[in-house]
Amino acid sequence: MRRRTAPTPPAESAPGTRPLRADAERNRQRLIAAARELFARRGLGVTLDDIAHHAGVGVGTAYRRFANREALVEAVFEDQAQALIARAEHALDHADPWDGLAEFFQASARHFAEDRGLREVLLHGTHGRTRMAALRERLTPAVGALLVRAQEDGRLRDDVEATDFPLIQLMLGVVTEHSREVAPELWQRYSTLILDGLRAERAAPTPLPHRALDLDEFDQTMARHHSS
Amino acid sequence: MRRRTAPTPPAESAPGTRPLRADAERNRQRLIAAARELFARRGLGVTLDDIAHHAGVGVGTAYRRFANREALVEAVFEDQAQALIARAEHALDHADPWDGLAEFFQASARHFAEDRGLREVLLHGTHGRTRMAALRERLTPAVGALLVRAQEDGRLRDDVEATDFPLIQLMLGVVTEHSREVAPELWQRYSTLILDGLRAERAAPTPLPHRALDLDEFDQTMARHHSS
DNA sequence: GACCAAGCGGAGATGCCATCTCCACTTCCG
DNA sequence: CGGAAGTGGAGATGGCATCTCCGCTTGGTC
Repeated sequence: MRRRTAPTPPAESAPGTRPLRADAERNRQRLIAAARELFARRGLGVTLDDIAHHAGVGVGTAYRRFANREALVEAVFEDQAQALIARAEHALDHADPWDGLAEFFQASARHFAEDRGLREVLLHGTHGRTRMAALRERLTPAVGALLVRAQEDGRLRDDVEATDFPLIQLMLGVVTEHSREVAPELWQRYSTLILDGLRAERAAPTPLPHRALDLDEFDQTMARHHSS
Repeated sequence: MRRRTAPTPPAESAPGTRPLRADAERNRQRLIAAARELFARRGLGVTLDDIAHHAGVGVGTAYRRFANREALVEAVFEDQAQALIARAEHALDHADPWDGLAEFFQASARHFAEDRGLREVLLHGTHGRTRMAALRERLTPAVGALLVRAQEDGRLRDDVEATDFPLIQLMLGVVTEHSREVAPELWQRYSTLILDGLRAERAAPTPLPHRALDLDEFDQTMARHHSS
């Protein structure tokens, strides 16, 4: 809905509600921007207090504007989710069915790697009974069509299905989660490996685009994190 | 160290400390058993209070016997980790290098799927500066040898390394984590897929041992969970 | 330029939950 | 049977996120 660069600050609210005062609307935008950044970096678990301070407004303002975290999540991710769906639909137009699938696969993985919040919204699904759920449900059939097309072309193994896709992305997400500081692009290594597993057949392995962690990096990776 | 079925209840403690009174030792065993069960089912995050009640003893007893969760974790998992290491070392003796690797790969995945605590101890590594870290460090070279052997035999792709193994297991772990109640063996599907990615070459795909989730199951899977 | 509704900030109330202590009581064992 | 060892569990402690409240500021309107 909202275009990132929309030149129209006001309007947009539900009919019947009067528009926000200019300064309030400005703060609202700041909150969304701050939330976008913190969600991307630290996941949906960040506190509204954090977001408020990062936006340079008081906590009260945050709670006045967004009843709960849900509302803020929707305001932040509606765009990004739509974009991903669009991307899946465009991939169907790719000349080569396998390449269309593979590119979308990698592009999704990149989105999810770069935005922890997006990953949590679409793949962890906790934040459930919202508009986000509806978006997730639009993604699955688009992916399904991509898979079928590549299977009919004979290059994707026959036994994968639409629900496999998000679960595989979920698996890649955990690599990103752990290796974030040490090798933020490590996911590429495993996504290529998995794509090789998805091919109907192949002679040589596809070269992996990222080297393996060495033992030090591995230790650092394993030593991080507890929760999420 | 401790044999599960050891007929000798006492002894074993550090030299210089007198052995525990019989009832105390009994409670200690109960605590370890309860911890083993709860760690396996709900992960290392369970509270000592929970464990104590589950063991049928008071919380005070738990804290008197184990200074912190670490100590309890070690008492519970030393065995299991040793067993996994032994398994890796035995896999080197398998007649077929690839089969030795693949069997160990699947066996590990199964261990990790069936015991969330083990998974967290060996793959999440948070619980860091303990004897567990040392065990993790014994596992890596054993796995490395398995990989090299399969590569020399020409059936494992050349570009995988020892550190890839635990990261892949970590990825499988997240599937188990999410699908636990819906399809606890779903990891088999993805572990087979990944093994197909690890092969140096192949004609047809290996049949996947577990069907994909249907849309309902998928929704349930995604709807669970938040933390840990 | 003055008025007041709208908005602001942020200290602190509230609630939650895990860790760990303490001591009056019970049990073991020599 | 006596004293040392062990027990249990209520509650103290501390951390942490959510959300409220109200005295103060600001925007915009006449």
